[in-house]
Amino acid sequence: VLTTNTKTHLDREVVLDRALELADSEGLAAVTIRRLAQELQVTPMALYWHFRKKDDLLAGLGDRLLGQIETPEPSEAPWAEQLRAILDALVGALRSHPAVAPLAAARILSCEAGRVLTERTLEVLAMGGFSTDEAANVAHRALQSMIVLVTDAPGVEPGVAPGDQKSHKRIKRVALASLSPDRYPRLVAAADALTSCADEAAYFDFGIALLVAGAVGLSPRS
Amino acid sequence: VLTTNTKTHLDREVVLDRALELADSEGLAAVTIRRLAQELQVTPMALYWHFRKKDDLLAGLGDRLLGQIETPEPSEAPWAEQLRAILDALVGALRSHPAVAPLAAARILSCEAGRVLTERTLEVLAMGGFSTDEAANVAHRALQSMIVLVTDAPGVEPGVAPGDQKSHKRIKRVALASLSPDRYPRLVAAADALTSCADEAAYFDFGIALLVAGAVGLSPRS
DNA sequence: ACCTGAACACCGTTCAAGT
DNA sequence: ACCTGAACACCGTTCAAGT
Repeated sequence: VLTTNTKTHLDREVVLDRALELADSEGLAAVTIRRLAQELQVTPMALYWHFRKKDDLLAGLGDRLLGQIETPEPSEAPWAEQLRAILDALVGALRSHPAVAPLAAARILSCEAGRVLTERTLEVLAMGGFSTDEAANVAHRALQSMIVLVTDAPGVEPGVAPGDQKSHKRIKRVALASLSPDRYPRLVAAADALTSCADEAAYFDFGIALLVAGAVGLSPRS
Repeated sequence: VLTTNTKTHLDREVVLDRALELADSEGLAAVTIRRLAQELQVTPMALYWHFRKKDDLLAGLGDRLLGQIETPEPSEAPWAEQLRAILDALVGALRSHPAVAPLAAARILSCEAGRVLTERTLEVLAMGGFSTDEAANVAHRALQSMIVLVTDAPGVEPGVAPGDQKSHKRIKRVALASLSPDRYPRLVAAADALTSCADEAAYFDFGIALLVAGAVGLSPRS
């Protein structure tokens, strides 16, 4: 009376589960209709019953990511602090599946969770004194920045399979370090810092802090 | 005694020229080996004499963009002002071929022009009091931010062919504007601002200003 | 309702062969 | 040195047909 997972019939959620695993282990490029069908022991065309096009499937992946966000409730904290908390929540969700993070960009205004996040961001920026247009602009930049922050985080070279990550980084670092120290003194000195990352948590905190500081700097209330 | 352009023999630069035109007019996705060969009235395999893989061709496109940058010389201006000038130069170059901008990210440390730009950025940030590691971090974020700033600029939805841009935007705007004003008051109010852009120049200035303000905010000298 | 077979129009890439 | 022919292993997608 066990449900064998070889024949539990297909399902939107089952497909997305497998696609997410595939993206995590082999990168987004490995997520193809045909490969996915193979993994699910089904014919490629079967997926077209559940998704109209591949884009719909990818949109589903983006929505999955954004759906994980637990957008912080309004609080009594200063607006900049609330902004930081929102971006923290976003980055936290994106980091759970970095390979899929780029897909979130296009879905942010198209799914429930993304709209809630954006609405709260606009609200917080209004507290900072930004006009509607300015707030929209800052919010857009903020969300996009967090996505690239995760997308090309230390461990994750974009489009490169998880296995080749380390060797890729090493090659880049060596190339930098062996540049002429006369022409590129700072590049050579920063070879390590530019290609790796000592503290991962610090990397994300810094990226978030940079954006919050920018918002504070441009805020009419400062 | 005219050189007919049907039979001037192939050449790395000729291929890149045509690829750039193709990307500009039909998007980066239209740049395929086979399509490019067709445009050049040559067989697909001919391109493999001039480029080892398609990635090399794309790298060439990225280098083209970065090669256009005229990195400002060191000056007596305040460091934040010099940073702004550097980012201005970068954005200016990227905007000449926005479809190709994403390719610049991977090439920034691999081509001459990109290295000069990065070196100067690190130098300017050192003037701002940043440590080597901090400067590397800020520089990385700055350059990546400018790339996405251009990549998803008002007129250019990523991956969408130039023709479908306007209708795409309209659909998004209508979807936003017709949301429940009770649940999403600010989203509805910002529907226009989030999906279009009144002043293009202002859009880029704002994106640059946001980053410079962030750097100023995090600078030990402030 | 849910899936398959067969087919179409695409990709990037290799390798031997032509001039 | 520079290009072609033929072939391979992939893609996404459609459409009629099966159960």
